[in-house]
Amino acid sequence: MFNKETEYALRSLVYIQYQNDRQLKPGIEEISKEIEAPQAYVAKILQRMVRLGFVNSIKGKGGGFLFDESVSELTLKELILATEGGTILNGCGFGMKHCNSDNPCPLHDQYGPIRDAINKLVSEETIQSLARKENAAFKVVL
Amino acid sequence: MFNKETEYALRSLVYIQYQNDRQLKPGIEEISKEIEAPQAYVAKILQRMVRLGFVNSIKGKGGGFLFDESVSELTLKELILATEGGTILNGCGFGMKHCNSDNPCPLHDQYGPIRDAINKLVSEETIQSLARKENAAFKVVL
DNA sequence: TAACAAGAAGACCTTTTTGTCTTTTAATAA
DNA sequence: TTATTAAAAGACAAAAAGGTCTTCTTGTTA
Repeated sequence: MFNKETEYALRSLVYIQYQNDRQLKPGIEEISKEIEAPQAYVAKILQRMVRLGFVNSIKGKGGGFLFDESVSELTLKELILATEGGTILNGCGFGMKHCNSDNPCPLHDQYGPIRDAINKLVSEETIQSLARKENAAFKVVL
Repeated sequence: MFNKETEYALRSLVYIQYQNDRQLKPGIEEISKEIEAPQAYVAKILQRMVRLGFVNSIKGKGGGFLFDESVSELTLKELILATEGGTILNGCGFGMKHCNSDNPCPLHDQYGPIRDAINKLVSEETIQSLARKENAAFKVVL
């Protein structure tokens, strides 16, 4: 569905928010272990998230990542647009550049509702709303 | 949505079927121009389609690609599974390996219906059904 | 202020995807 | 049977995605 960067960003940020809600600010080592992703890569991705202003970081002992509570919730759409652009949200299922309702591809009518549902999902859900769900800690139970 | 190989395969095969329905068997040069994709890459992809038994080819003068009418229609699902595997059709929206209804990820409930709709679409539609649609020739009107 | 902890930055590497190029094989027609 | 047409095959190359490693900076604590 999404690429790895988006997946890791999504899982990391939900994990950070989940811990923030418990008055904690997790570090890279903890985050990467919990979300089962490569530590150095997660570090790089979180750097980008900080530069984008999506989350804050504190250096030094006792440091870690945390959300600024005064900032509004981060929708999945904003995150996805930043990490992989809008092709999933706007692209034609057939891969045609010039596909639209006036000039539809053969899949246009059937794929439209699916794309709409995806857009609805990522517009409504936020990192914060996911962090409040039951399985937000997504501990793997084998 | 899909990767390039799947897109080009999809567009090529629909174009071939569309021309077959008009008693023609198009060649690589024609196909790649019509679907607006790199000729050598389309050639390679169609070779794979032939080896998979999805379509037939005839070499030499007057040659080209054609479907065997005695063979049943090719679903988009079969094509997608062959070109890029089942991650789009089965994967978790959150990218979790162990996501299922017993151990759902935070997106599980909302993403489920979307995945179901995608599966329904690619199971029901075939190269042939797309070739019969209005815009099957997908001429680009700018 | 020295030692340590933790994120920042960026160079570098690997793998996968996407694509090109050259040579070979097969079929047809003059 | 030779020239021509068109697909087959596979080596090669470029670009993007995914990932690692080292060094630097910043902050905390003894």
